[in-house]
Amino acid sequence: MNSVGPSLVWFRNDLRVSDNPALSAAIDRGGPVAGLYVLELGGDGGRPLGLAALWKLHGALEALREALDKINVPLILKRGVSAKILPEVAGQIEAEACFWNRRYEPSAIAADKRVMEILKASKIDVRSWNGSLMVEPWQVKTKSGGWFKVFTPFCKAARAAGVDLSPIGVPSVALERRDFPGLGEVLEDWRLIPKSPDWAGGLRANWGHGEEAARSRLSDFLSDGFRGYSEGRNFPAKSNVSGISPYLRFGEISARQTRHAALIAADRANGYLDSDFEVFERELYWRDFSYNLLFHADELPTSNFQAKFDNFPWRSDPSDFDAWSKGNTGYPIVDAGMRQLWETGWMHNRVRMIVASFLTKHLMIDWRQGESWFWDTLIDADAASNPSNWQWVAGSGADAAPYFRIFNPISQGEKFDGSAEYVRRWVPEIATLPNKIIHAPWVASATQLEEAGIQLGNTYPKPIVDHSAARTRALSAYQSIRS
DNA sequence: TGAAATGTTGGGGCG
DNA sequence: ACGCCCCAACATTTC
Repeated sequence: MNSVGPSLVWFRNDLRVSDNPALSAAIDRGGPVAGLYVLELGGDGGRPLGLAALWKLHGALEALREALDKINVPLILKRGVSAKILPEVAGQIEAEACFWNRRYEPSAIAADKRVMEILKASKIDVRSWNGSLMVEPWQVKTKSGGWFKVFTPFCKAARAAGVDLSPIGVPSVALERRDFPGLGEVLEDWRLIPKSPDWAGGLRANWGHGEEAARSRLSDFLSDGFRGYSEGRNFPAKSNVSGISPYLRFGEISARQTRHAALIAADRANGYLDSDFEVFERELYWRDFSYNLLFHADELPTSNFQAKFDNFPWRSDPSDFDAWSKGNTGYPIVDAGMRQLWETGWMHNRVRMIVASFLTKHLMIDWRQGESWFWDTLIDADAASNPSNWQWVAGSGADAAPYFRIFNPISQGEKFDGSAEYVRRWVPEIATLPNKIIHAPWVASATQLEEAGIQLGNTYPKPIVDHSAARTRALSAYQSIRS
């Protein structure tokens, strides 16, 4: 009898069992299958993860281990440098094949390539798949063979690329189970979960882990918030956003699965949700677009995409940055967003744009500082989307919002949180102010403040900058770098 | 996936 | 009836 030897599946940003091409291919080989996750140290897999993301990772790995166990696949955990760990583990389990789903950050691509060469030298069958994006960067090209730097034509070309976007299903159960006791490390030893102090209470209260949690979040959105998504997604107090980004981050659900579920939901409504689907799908393509940028411009997380911003007179102001990050700017919509982020590890997209605009324009603080804060505090912090979207807001990015598009935090609040439900939820100390002035507490009369129990500068900050003066200052700074 | 300044239009009050 | 002013509503331009 000709028996099939073990396969190794290297998990990275694809911590799920369904729609996982690498895992399915390994199981379909026959023979025993082992999963491996490497917590990469030394930056060989790319950027070291932020604290909130590590919290998410812990939960996602626990859920993955459980899901894999049901299909007879053990999960091995290791810390170290992938180019060392992969050959080591492959040797220990006597793997004949090693499969994974691709990554797209240039540093991770380089790391994967090294691993691939080493394994292939040991006669191991190494193969990779697309488990993350709807279209991979090289699948979308301009007519002249270049890569897109503008979203709209990118999206159009991606949609027209004819890529099969249907998710593959759940894999079958591995016929032969083989465990490798003592080979891996213990997840708890990695200490990804904060103990003292335990700052993760708000995260736990808002987010689950694993494929089931992801699917349930998505189906809640599709049944309750999908209708009206294209407009309602701008209003942070409404439940018209999916909240699926934390699950997309480590691939607890795939973009293909997300799109597919939305497509089904839209069809069920007999076409009523066409535009909602279109806009929702567009957001998924923004994610692909960001990876397209990062793939081609590896400096994206650290360097201005537009070189002229290298001369921008950013201010260094630790005290302003501190007020921003802690939600103490005195602008309620900004403070609400920053507090939601701190408490839940997530922020509504409209508010992300407002707070990012405020940091880079009103405070004129370098987008990289804001990007780092988001990287550390967001549980959906994404290697491509985070820097790409920060550069978009700052005006330094590809296809960016023009720098002079400066959000007015007062009118944005009035327009998108008119009933102030969002601001009251996150800035309770001003909750009793009437809707008309709650987005600009400093215009309240002495009587109104007293009635609301507010002492500006004491119970709630005075605005740290004057909107109009800050706007003028930012515009003239922008003038100074125009060619 | 802005905001503010500036320009234009048209209705209504009024002498 | 007419010109004039005011101003809201809307459109355009500029940052």
